[in-house]
Amino acid sequence: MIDLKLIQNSFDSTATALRRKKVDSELIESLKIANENLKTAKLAYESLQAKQNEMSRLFGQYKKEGKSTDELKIEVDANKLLLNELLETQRQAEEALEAIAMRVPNLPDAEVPDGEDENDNVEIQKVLTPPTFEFTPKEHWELAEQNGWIDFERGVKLAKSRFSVVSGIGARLERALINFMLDFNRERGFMEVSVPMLVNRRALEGTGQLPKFEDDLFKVEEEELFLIPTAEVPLTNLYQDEIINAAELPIKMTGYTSCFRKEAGSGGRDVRGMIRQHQFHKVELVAITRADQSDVVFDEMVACASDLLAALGLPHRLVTLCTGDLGFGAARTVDLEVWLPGQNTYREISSVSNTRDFQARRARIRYKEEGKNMLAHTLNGSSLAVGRTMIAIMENFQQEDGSIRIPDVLQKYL
RNA sequence: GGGUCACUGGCAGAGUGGUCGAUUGCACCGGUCUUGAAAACCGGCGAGGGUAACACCUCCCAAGGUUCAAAUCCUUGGUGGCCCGCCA
Repeated sequence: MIDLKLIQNSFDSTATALRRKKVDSELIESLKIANENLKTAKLAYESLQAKQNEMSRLFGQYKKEGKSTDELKIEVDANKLLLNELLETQRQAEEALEAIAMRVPNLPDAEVPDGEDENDNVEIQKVLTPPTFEFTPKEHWELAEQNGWIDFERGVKLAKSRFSVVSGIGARLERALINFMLDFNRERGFMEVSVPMLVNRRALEGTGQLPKFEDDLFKVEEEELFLIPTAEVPLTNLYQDEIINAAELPIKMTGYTSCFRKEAGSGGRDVRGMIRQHQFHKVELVAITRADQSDVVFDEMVACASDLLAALGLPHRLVTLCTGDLGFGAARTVDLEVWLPGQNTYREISSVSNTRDFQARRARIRYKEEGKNMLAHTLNGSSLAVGRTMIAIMENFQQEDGSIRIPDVLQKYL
């Protein structure tokens, strides 16, 4: 959630910033009004509550002194009716505010370039040179089937389209990658955490997937639980509703989970192969920091993911997302795009975001510094999507006969 | 899954309808004493919101309910202990 004080105190600049993220002024205006309504309602309710408390105290005193309470009771009863009305008004004002506020995205950082979509993203850096081939490189699905690594048909048989089965060396490579990434991240100071892959509504609200993006999530109906779309959700929400000692920050975590996404809006994109699946494996990085630490940790996370790719020998580039491509909760995002020779293009394999205090305000993640409670900053980044890393390895390290060379760093994991 | 007992400030632990947001001990912070420390003594000390600062509001696992008034009574849920059943 964005800071409502910003709406209250510096409306114009906040509205301008939000407009960069395609939020229309009307919504911002209604947010301001809803906030003011709540403040008014609260004030009215609380001062009447104070009166009620005072009368109840008197009631007890009268009883003790043996005085008659008949008159007081009439007054107190009348006040209670009014109190209930004001409470209801306040409740409605709260609901109205939340309905709007929870659907307003985060403000982009000032340095984030303006833009409409991914075409306006800005390349920062290329790492490693794409390999040249003396033959026409194949796409990963061809290589995967030829090597017997991935079985797309049987995945569909077991579940539905966009599911697949990985077996043999492919399955072992998948496991090797997960272990390699977790070890790599641990050496960079990220503590490994194993978390639930089903979470409740509150957790998803905390990180911003709900209420707005329920259509993208798989839900276990009877339990009101959801399959996680990313480990960012359980990892960040570990500290939901907590006040952390400032000295313990930054908290840097890494975790491996499966991720589940409905891919509702993706239409017919990437139907072939393993680029876009309903279930995929991912090793994630999450950090909870003090407000003044998040920029440094952000760079650490980008470096961690980029160095991991480099260690695997995978050419890639770093891209700053423009305002139009920025996610709901992100103030700033750097994507890592890996080179895919079969597709002759760079494709996203990791995404590192700083949400600043946006998630922390929703999830109530705070830290105590010199006796004051401050909202933490939260950051998340994929330390590589495992499936897409497999794809990149297949396409970059393919030989003319279709066999695939395994990167040296993975040898000891196989 | 069934039964039963419990859940109170950092910890321990009082409080069973009314000046209780909560006795007390430990821990913690300040002071006196001391060369310094410990001990002893004195004072302070739960949390969230709100305010320029007060005021004020809320919080005794959570959500409802009864009552003028709830930590205290009732209902449901959660978590933990023990017993039974089941399972990896």
